[in-house]
Amino acid sequence: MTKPQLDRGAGKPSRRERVREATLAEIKGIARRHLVEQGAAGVSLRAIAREMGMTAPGLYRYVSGIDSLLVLITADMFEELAAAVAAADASVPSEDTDLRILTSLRAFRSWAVTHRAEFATMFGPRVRLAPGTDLTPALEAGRRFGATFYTLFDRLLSEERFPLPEGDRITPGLARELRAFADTCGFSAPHIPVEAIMVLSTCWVRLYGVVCMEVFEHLDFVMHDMEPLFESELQNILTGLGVRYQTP
Amino acid sequence: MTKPQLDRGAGKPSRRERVREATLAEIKGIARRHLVEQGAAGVSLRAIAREMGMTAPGLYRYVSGIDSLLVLITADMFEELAAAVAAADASVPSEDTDLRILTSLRAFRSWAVTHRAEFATMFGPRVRLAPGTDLTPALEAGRRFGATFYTLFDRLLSEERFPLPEGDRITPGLARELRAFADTCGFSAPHIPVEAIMVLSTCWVRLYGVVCMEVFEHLDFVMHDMEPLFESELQNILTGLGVRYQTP
DNA sequence: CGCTTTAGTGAACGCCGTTAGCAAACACCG
DNA sequence: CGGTGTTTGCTAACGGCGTTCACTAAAGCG
Repeated sequence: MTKPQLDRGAGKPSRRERVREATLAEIKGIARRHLVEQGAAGVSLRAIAREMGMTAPGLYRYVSGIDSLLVLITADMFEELAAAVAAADASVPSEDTDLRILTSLRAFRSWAVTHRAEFATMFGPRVRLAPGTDLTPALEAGRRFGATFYTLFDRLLSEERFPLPEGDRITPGLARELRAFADTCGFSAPHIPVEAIMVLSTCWVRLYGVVCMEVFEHLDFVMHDMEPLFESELQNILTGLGVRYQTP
Repeated sequence: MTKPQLDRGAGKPSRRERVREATLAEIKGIARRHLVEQGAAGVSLRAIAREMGMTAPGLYRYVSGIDSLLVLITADMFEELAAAVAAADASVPSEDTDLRILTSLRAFRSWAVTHRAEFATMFGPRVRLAPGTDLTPALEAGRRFGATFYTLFDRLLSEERFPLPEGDRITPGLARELRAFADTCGFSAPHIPVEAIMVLSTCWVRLYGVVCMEVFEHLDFVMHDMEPLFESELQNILTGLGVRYQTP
């Protein structure tokens, strides 16, 4: 009687679509757990299928291959990271721009060090994927993640917290690249000068550097706790942006 | 008559040792080429053996497994990178500290972008190696590579080019980590204050950040030529060190 | 009910790392 | 020279992997 009619296109998902979605979610969930427990090399379709009580070829109904599965979960992880940062941002009074920035950046590092395998997949070299793999879903999600920071930075900018560097330090080539960067990221409102994009890029590169160094464990045989170095670098970065730093 | 006697221990390598060494070099050479041509995932004992006209188990006489082979070539690559930087350094007048630093850092980036697969293996997350793999050879070589920069920095330090940051910005925790860092790296001559080590770390992190970002191609869908950004960051870093920057 | 679309299976192919047992080549010694 | 122990490389085999193909069974739908 109340069985679903064919209300495709705009209506609710059919039963089939729901169970299909659930199965896909299960696949991604197990893949994600394997990623965490055994690293990227430990994610395999056969192992996932085995754990689900299926056979590997069955997974091809849901995913077009191991590479595309990895891209899918990478996209999920970007969403998750963005949500974690946004949650931290929302946990402090919205007027306190300084604290919001500080909290967001700390949340970024914090997520990274508690999700090392994920971070390596998202921000490390693409070592597992065959060249030519379609990265669209991950790139899309990455772009959305970036937007989290653009809005914070935009606010900082409109509050005129820091002096922009002199334009003559920006070579024409750099200016062109920065423009391209801003355009593609949807961060090129007309009021944003190229000098500001330059500052943003520099900050991002520095943040990326500390966090990568920590997560990839390239100093861990020599420095056992990287948090102090991160905090110090964070202080440097924020001070340059005219943002008030306070110890955690 | 002139056949080699048993002058083991201190004398020249025996014939056996020489051919053995040559075979190992061939193995590493092919592995390296596969790494460059197909990425880390494309390095396999079977493929190497096939190309050498051998079978895979035969390689186990030379290498204790794929992981240890990867560690070996990683060590080689560190040596090579160190040599490339040293060569660039030696190509400019030794009195001109400013130019030596500038040249060395550019050489680092230059090697990285022309050896992307190698750089990813050396400086990226250890995604291919089973946890627990013995990394000693690579770590050793990495340490020697680091020394290249310490000496340059040490010179800069003794010339008192830049003011050290105030000590009160260095928390006790950070100071402890920095000391550990310097000790393990053999960069802890008594005249080096902890503030200097801090500056060195910061610079290294920033350099690492730009280069990783470029090599891992995390902005390449948005910024097609990263050199201007690198040069800009380089200028920032060097200016902070009191080193004269000049465009390439 | 019958037809179509979908989900999942089993077998197969060709890769991979790694182990064990065995035969040839080699280096050395008397 | 012959004998002996070591080094080298092979074959065979095990288990794991991604992926394709042909096929069955179920679900959805009119």
